[in-house]
Amino acid sequence: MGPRTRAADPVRQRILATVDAIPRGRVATYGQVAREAGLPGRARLVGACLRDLPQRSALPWHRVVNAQGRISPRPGGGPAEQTRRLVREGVRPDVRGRVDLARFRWDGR
DNA sequence: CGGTTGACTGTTT
DNA sequence: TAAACAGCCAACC
Repeated sequence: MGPRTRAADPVRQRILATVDAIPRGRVATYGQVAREAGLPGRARLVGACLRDLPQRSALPWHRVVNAQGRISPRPGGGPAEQTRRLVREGVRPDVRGRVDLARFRWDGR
């Protein structure tokens, strides 16, 4: 494990801990998770952390959506699985593929 | 060291 | 409402 990796770990841990705090049936945006983790403006870093997670992770990675309420597109079956998991807990994207943030956004408290 | 990438976002067309 | 744009910055190459 190199020095750079070691330095980045606490940041990663804060991000993942924040994701882990999103309750069932709610969602948070990437930017929201970043701010909540004390890293304002680093939404893309949140995405990178989630990308590195194994899909079978115990973390509720599926509760993170983009600022438009959409499931961020990426290669592979991730988006479909994310939609499945959200629907299963009562968070259903509308016909345009958007989660109603006014209703489902986690208030962070 | 410099250039590119990207699970992003707010502003402007 | 949606697309384009600009700003962002760690991670990679």
